[in-house]
Amino acid sequence: MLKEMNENPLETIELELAVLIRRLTSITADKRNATLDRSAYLLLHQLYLQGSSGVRALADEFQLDISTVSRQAAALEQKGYVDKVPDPMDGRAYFYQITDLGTKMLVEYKQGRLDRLTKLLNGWSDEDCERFGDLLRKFNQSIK
Amino acid sequence: MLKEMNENPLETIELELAVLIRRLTSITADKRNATLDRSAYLLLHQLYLQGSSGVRALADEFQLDISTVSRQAAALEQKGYVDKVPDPMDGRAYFYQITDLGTKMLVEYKQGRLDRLTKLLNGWSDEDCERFGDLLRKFNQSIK
DNA sequence: AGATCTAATTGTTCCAAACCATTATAGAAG
DNA sequence: CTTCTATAATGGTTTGGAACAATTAGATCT
Repeated sequence: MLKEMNENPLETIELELAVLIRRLTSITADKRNATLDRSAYLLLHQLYLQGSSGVRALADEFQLDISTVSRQAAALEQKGYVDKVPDPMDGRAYFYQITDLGTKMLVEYKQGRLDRLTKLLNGWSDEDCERFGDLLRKFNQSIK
Repeated sequence: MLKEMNENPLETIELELAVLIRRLTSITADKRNATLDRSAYLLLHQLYLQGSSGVRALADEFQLDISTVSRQAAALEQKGYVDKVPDPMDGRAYFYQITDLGTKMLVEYKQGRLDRLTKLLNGWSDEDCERFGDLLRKFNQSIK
C-alpha cells in the first residue's frame, strides 16, 4: 500500500518532523537541564528582544491561546523573572517586562542549550549547520 | 549583553528549534486535523514499517519511558488500531501488531499531514525541500 | 527452591495547551 | 449619559504527553 513511505522529500520532511518533535519534547522535559521550561524561555526571549508587551501580543506572536500565555506570564512574574506593569492608556491591559533576574536566567539557560547543541552537532560541517539554521528559520516563517 | 542573539549558525538553530517545537506542538494539538494524535502516529508508523514488537522495543526506539509507551499502546488497542498478542516464548511479554483499521487510520492521517505540508512548502524549491529533509533526518540521527 | 532480574502495567505528578466562562474596562450608538 | 457591544486578561476544566515509582507476574541463575 504505502510501505517505503519515504521516497520523496515532502514525505521525509513530514516524518522527520514528527520524530523531531518527539525527541525535542523529551529533551526539554528533562529536568536535569531545565532551569527554565520551554515556554518560559520563549516568552523571556521575546520580552528581552522585543521589549515589554501584553499577553495579547505575545499570544499572537507565538500563536498560542491567550489563556496559555496569561498563565505562563503569571508563573514568570511569580518567580520574579518579569514585572507586570499596568498600561496607563488602558485600564484593562498590562505590559510584561523582563527583570534583571529574568535576563540572567535567560542567558544561563540559553547557554546551556547552546552547549548541548554544540556537542550534538560536533561532527557537522559549518556549511550544514548554516544551511540547517537557515532552513529552520525559513520553515518557521512559512508556518507563521 | 547578548542582544542580537543570532550571529552564528548554532544560535540560529538553537532558537529556531525552540520556535519550531512550539509551532508544531500547536498544530498537532489542533483537533480539526487530529484523527490521530502524535504519539499514535509514530507508534503505528513504527509497527507498520518494522512489524510487531513489544513495548520495550518501542520505548527504546523512541527513547520514551516504557510506561509511556505502555499507555499509548493500550489506547491504540482500545481503539482497535493494534492487536496485543502474547509472546509464546515469554509469558510476561506481548507483541503489538497493527490492524487493518490501524493501517487505514495511519494512511489517512499521514496523507492529511502531507497535504498540509505540501501547501505550506508551496513556495519552496525542490532543492530546499530535499536539503531540509536530509538535514532533519541527519539531525534526528544525531540526537539518537 | 530461593534470590534476582526483567516485561509490563498502574498510580501519581507535572507541563503545555486548548476551550469556555467570567470580570472588568473601553468604545460606540441611541 | 446610559446601554450595548467589543476587548484585555484571568481562572476553571480537560486533554495529551511524558516521567518516576511501586507493583505484579513470569524468567533465569545459583
